This record gives sequence, structure tokens and C-alpha cells, in this order.
Amino acid sequence: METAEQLTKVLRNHGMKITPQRLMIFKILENNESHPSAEEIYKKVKKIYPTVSFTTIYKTLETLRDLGEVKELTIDEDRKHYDPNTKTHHHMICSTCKKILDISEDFSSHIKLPDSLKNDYTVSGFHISFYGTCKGCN
Amino acid sequence: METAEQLTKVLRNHGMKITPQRLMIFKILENNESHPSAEEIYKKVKKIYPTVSFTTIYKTLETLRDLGEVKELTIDEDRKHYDPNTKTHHHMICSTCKKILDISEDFSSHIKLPDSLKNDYTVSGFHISFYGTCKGCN
DNA sequence: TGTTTATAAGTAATTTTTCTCATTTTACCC
DNA sequence: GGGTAAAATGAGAAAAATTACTTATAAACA
Repeated sequence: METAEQLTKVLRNHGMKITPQRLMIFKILENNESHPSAEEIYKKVKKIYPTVSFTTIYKTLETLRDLGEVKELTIDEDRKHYDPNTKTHHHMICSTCKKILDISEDFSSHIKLPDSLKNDYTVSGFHISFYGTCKGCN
Repeated sequence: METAEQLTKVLRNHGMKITPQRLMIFKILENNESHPSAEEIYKKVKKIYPTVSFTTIYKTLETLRDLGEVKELTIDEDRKHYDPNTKTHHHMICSTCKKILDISEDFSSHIKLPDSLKNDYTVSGFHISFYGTCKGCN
């Protein structure tokens, strides 16, 4: 979870430029635990920069993803969500309202690939999706 | 994992009709561990029934999903995959070739939602996605 | 301040999935 | 086996999400 200032430095170090639109995306992501979709980010930016395009949002998110600064979540079957928390963690998704909640518990000591697959696969990580419903939805 | 004959019965019991296209989809899914996408199923059916449409594929898969006979996997960020194995299990996905492998190990005794969330969420299940690369890809 | 170069905006294209509706097929009853 | 109601198919178009392309603009830095 980097601050907008830190993201600015990281991009500058990679020869990229910081525009007001990008800076606003950084600020939207900072400390954001709501797992916004590209569209939600787009709408927020659009309030301040009415001419912003989806291209800018997607391009910036792609850049951040490639730099490892956001994770692209595919937990919602309808659309991607973006998570600035790049530390390993897990999610609970409400099947009804689709809200996504962070689960920061560390399960790594319990979860291992079966021995029979150790030779065939190199595991870089794992992610647990909990499914169910939240209080407000049932 | 139902056979094509069993799926036929299930649909008939729900007042649905069995067409040659549907039967072929059932057979494609039977004992299928390759997690096909809608397009892959479409292509196979098209070889036998050249006029088949995507509508038919998606409609049939939707029906099977609603009956609980296939699971829709959102593990691949590009498209959905369909899994006739409806028993709880997990997956390893190769980041390079996107191939999906079943992990049938039962982790349920190790994986619990933190106590602090027990009152706010009803968990119906969980799914683990292992990420990494397969032997052929690295 | 000027120059270089990446980026933004706008538009169009792609990809995946869904919808509409006319036509065809299935299941079933006789 | 033929007739009939209900359901499914197929063809095309549409929707929704995402990506690509082109040109004008704006950021970075000398």
C-alpha cells in the first residue's frame, strides 16, 4: 500500500510522467479498501476532470499493475477490481451485493500444494476466495 | 461430475428438453478436467453442428450452472471457464499458458474465517487459487 | 523557455456475453 | 405415427468490458 507520493516517485524512477489525472488515481487508491472497479475510478476522476477517458484509467492501472503496485482481482465474475494492497491477503465476497472484504489472516503455514505436484509446478502464491453473504444481505 | 445420461435426466426432471446440441455439450463436459471456456466448447460443437450459435452454448451452460451441475470459474482474468466437477476443490493456474489444474486436497479443516467476522458473514464455501508456472512454461 | 517525449482524449475496434425474435425441434398425448 | 404446446435454436444485433490507434497536449528537464 503505497502513498500517492511514493507512487509518484516510483513512476518517475521509471521515466514516466506524472499528470494530474494519474495523481488523482493514485490518491483514489491510497488507503482504499473498497476494491474499486475501473468504472468506479473513472467516475470519481471524471468529477474533477470531466474529459478524462477510460483509456487513461485502464492505462494507468495497467502501468501500476505491471510495476506491482496494484493487484487485479478477478474474484467478481462481472468485472475486474483493483486492490492497492499488494501484500498477500485474501477476500470474502458477498454473492448478493458483490462487496469484497479483506481477510488479512496468514494461512500460508496451512496451505501447501500436494507433494505429488511439487515437481511439476512452481508456486508463486495463492489466494483464497471466501463466498457467502454479508449481514446486510440476508 | 455427472454423466451425459444423468444430466439428461436432471434436465428432463426440470421440464427441459434435450436437443442434440445439448447432448453434445453434456458429452464434452463428461469427465472433462480441462476447464474449457465457452469458445472451446463452441468450436467442438460446431464441428458436428456447423450452425450452432454461441447463444446455445451460453444458454446451456447457464442452465447447468443454475442447476448446480457446472461451476463457473473466474480464475482466468480473460474469460470464464466451466468445470463439471462440482465437488469442492481448488485450482492451480499457470500464469503463462493459463492452463488450470485441479487440486482435490481438502483444506477445509485448516481454513476458517477469522472469528471477528463470524457474526457479520455467512460463509458458504471457499476456493483456493494457486498461481505459478507449470513445468513446460519455465 | 524550449525541446523532447510520454501521455490524454477521442474514437474505433475487440472480446466476451446477452438479447430478440422468427423458426425449428422436442416431448407428450392421442 | 401425427398433432400440438412448450421450449430451444440460430442469426444477427446489442451490450458491456476492455484494449488499440491517432493526434494534440502537457510534463520533465536541460
